[in-house]
Amino acid sequence: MLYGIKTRLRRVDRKRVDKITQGGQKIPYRQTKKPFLRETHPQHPLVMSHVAVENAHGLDQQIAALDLKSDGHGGGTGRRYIPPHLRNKEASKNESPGGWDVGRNGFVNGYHDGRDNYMNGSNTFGNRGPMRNDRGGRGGGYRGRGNGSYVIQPVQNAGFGCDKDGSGWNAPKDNAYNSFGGRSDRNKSSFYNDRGASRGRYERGGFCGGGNSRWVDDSRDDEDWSKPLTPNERLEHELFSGSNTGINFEKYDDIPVEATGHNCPQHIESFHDVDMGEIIMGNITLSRYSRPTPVQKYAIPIIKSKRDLMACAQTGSGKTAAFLLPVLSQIYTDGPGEALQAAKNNVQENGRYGRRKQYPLSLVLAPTRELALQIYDEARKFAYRSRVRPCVVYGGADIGQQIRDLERGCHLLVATPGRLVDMMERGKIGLDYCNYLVLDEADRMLDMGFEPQIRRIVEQDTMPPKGLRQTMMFSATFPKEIQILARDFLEDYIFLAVGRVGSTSENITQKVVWVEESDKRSFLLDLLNATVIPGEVQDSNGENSDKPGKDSLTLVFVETKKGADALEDFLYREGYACTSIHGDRSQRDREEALHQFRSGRCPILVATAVAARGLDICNVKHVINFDLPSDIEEYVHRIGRTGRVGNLGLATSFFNDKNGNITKDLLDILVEAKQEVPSWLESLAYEHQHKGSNRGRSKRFSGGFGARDYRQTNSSTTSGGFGNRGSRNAGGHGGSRGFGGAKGGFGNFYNNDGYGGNYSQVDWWGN
DNA sequence: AAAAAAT
Repeated sequence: MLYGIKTRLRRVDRKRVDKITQGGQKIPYRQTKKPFLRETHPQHPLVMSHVAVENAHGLDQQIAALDLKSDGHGGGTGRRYIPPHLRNKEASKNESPGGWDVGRNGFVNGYHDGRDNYMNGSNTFGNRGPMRNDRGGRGGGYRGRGNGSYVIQPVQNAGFGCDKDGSGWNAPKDNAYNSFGGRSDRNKSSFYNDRGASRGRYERGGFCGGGNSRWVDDSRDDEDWSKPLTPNERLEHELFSGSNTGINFEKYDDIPVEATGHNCPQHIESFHDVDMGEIIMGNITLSRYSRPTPVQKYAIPIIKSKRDLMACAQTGSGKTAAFLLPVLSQIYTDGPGEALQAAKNNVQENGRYGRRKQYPLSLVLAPTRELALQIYDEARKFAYRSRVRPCVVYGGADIGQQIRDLERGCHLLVATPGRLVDMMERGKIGLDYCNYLVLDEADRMLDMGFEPQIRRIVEQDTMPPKGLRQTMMFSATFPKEIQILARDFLEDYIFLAVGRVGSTSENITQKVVWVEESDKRSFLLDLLNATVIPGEVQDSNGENSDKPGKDSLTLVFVETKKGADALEDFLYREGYACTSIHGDRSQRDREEALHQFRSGRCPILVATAVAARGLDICNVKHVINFDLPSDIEEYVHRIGRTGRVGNLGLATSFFNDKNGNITKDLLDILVEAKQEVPSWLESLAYEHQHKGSNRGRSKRFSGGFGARDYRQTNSSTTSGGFGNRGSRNAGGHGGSRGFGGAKGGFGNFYNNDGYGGNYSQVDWWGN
């Protein structure tokens, strides 16, 4: 009852916010009554002039000091880092799930037999063992052919919706893009109208492959997928007119990257250094990507040369394009291969309206729905003018609509694990021909308990085994669980460590302030108002702005969903244009909120952990930890929402009694990133560290300590350069601050706890 | 203790 009223109230509020902001009218900001911030925290960057700009050179210095001993190439001859999992290759081989490579066929076929109800008896492509020994290549044509139980015939217009123009790929120029063939032209007009509108994505629920050529039934198998299709101006505008971040990548040329593994391909310096084909190059140009980011320089040639990849890099480093570009390029080069036949066969067996199952050539798994959407949006860009049709499936949205979208054709699928499993069990997706598998934010997916679903998708279904498919894993950290997953999913892979870009490096100014719970709201208002100190925030015209706008977004993190609602209400009542995102809001509301925030209509977003990782929102100038998280990894990810590639950012965290559990880790982070450390924090950390003897008597932290007490078994410091590895977090995940001090650029990858204790005696760099 | 994700 109460809840209902509250919800309704919030909905009304939001409407009013929309009204206020959409009219472009001035937002009534609360005036500060007392100069709380200025008086209590004269050192806060918002109070001092020239926000964070002094820091601009710090990063360069840090990078310059890295001394990677790199000869410029991944396989450098200098001191080489050998990741633990690569040192014990024999062991890992023995432990991999029993004889995949030999046992696979029988297993798969057996599996098929048992599931004919939704495999539709089409168990004829089951015998896939030897057929992809040059995985990613054309694989010697259509191996299912001649294999028995189906006969290939040209199938005309068999349910692919090309009623008017059966020829499909060769549709007349003016028809090639503005519809998916004749029928959709007639029936889907409202669909397209929605897409064109600024809020279209929320109404369409994120579907539709962006007008890429549809999966048309075509009797000729030798269509050349590498040739671009006819341009479509409207679609082009829709895809590419969006926010170009104007990121200055040049500044990041020196971000350290370390590649290890057998025969590591040389990295590139320009997109032109590797042949990705006409379509990709055209779309790179349209996307206004001038130069590859560090992770792209290394990942693109590695993926292009068909190697498996384990990359430790954060979102915001250009990671998404780093795998999308080479994967799509490879698909364009190789064409659909057997999958085309499989789909045709499927159609044939199920009749004209039975396009039940799609066989994507490539699968990207992501932890959150928003991230999946974000990757999908990128994929649409790079699939422009190609025959590849990207799709996205995730929970919280109408599954029927997603199924219908899949049935229009799906070559590249972006998915959250739960919904994908659902789709597979409904027989809508077959991974039999999925030659490219990408796990994005793998650490996060494991944190969220997706491992069973992931293994279900990768190991217990019909996906080609490792070695045949190409697998790429991306993760911000490299804890034990990820190492095991890499061992199980990857074959002879290249390990890529990309220096931190936007997390704890010096382009983010981190401030920790002591704020009691009761003062938090008041303090927050002061912070928000401080953002509009004349001369500090400029709008896009270079003029001083009197309100945060789209160039100056503020992201406020709270710990609970309830807290997010409450704080949003409060801010609204104080006259701020704000919105919120958390897991209890509907998917539609979440996307809407994100859009309002991104566009600057609501320049303040109150969020829970759902928004902490992966989301790439440019122009987040300020991250405020209204509630600090209890896990330091979470902290790192949160503040990483600001200071995205090439930009400077500010992170302010409210600290009080309740945050005792993060004291030491927070201190380490601040020191590592060469941030100013409040003296009280140092004292607290010291106190915490020596708390072992008087555990339980420390009243001061009675609310915060306890569960994490095991952490403080570690007393190492960062002074050695490899600080904190090993002994900390015995048994837990997170807190993986390896590579502390001296190697500043490589934080955050390793959590050595309990994984082959022998490693701890070995220098991380193999010495 | 909380959050995320399939219904």
